[in-house]
Amino acid sequence: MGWAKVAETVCPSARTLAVVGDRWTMLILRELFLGVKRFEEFQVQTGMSSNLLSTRLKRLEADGIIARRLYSKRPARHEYRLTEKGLDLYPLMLSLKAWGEKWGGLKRGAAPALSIVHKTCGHETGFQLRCGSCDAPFGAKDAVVTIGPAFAAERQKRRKSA
Amino acid sequence: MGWAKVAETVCPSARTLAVVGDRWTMLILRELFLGVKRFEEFQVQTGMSSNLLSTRLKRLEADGIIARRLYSKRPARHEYRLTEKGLDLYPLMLSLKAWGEKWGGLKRGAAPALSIVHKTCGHETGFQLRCGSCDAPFGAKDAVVTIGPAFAAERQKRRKSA
DNA sequence: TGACTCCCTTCAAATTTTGAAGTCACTATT
DNA sequence: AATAGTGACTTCAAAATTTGAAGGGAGTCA
Repeated sequence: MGWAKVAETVCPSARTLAVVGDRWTMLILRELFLGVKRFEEFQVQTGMSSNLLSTRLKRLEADGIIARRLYSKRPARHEYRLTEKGLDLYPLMLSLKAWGEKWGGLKRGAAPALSIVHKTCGHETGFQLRCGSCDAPFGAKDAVVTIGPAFAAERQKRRKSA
Repeated sequence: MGWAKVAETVCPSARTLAVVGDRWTMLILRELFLGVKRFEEFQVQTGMSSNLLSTRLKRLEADGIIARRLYSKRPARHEYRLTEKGLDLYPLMLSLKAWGEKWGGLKRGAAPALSIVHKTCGHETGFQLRCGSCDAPFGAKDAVVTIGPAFAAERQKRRKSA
């Protein structure tokens, strides 16, 4: 069975992907971060079919990323909002945005589709990746990745049983 | 046609998703960032079928995210490596990792699957999101999103034609 | 010569997605 | 009181994609 298997890894990135790594789910998340809360609006803005939206929302809820909240009793109407777990996907969303702005082939100099203003300082903010230790901005080339023992064992096993 | 349509938006996040937002592609990217360069190894470590891997690699190459390089002339053998455009997906990968570590349901206190050491300072580094303007760390709740005119128009149109 | 490796391709079967249509429980309008 | 409308779905067949197994070709190694 496709993705259940992938979720069993110790690799945290793969585990994240197993939960939110599908395009529709990510588009729903974008909408959530834009403040959309209702079924109809998700459907219109993502262009996905309603049955898929329905199952995706259920999955997100089951995974604790969104919560349904009754906003009207009669008729019963729900809205969907991000939980804390969901809100923590913010850096992921910002990095999608940042890459898309740089490499997505949009017209240079066009007004940005989205602007993000930092409440505290009042300025438009971008996204900066900093070393948690020395504070310097860094990129892929400035770091070395090491695979830990558990993950290494898992990889070795895959290699053997192939 | 599914995703071609999504790629036409002015939303940079959706454009990113249209290029790399599928689970297999993301898993391939993980492998690339781990230093894997060969077809076989991608296949073994991701568990995907070879025909899919083949088409995904072609797509990534066509999109300029990876480049093939001949590493042996006879027999002709290629390796795949990230281009600059591909390397720029690093923050995205790190945010997948960070979220997975926090919310992926891995055992607390277990040795991390991956460790990332900053070459310059020699310390293990995490991931910090900082305001590009005032330098303070921030999260979803510390910022306000505003939809720009082009994107707003696009959204309005979708609402109408639904 | 025969076994093996790497990098794929082909193809049918299984699964998922799309797209359209329908449902249900109400509210608002005429 | 009948008609239309809204929000949130569900159902279902047709289309597209993915899986899984098998095969192939170009060369190396024993």
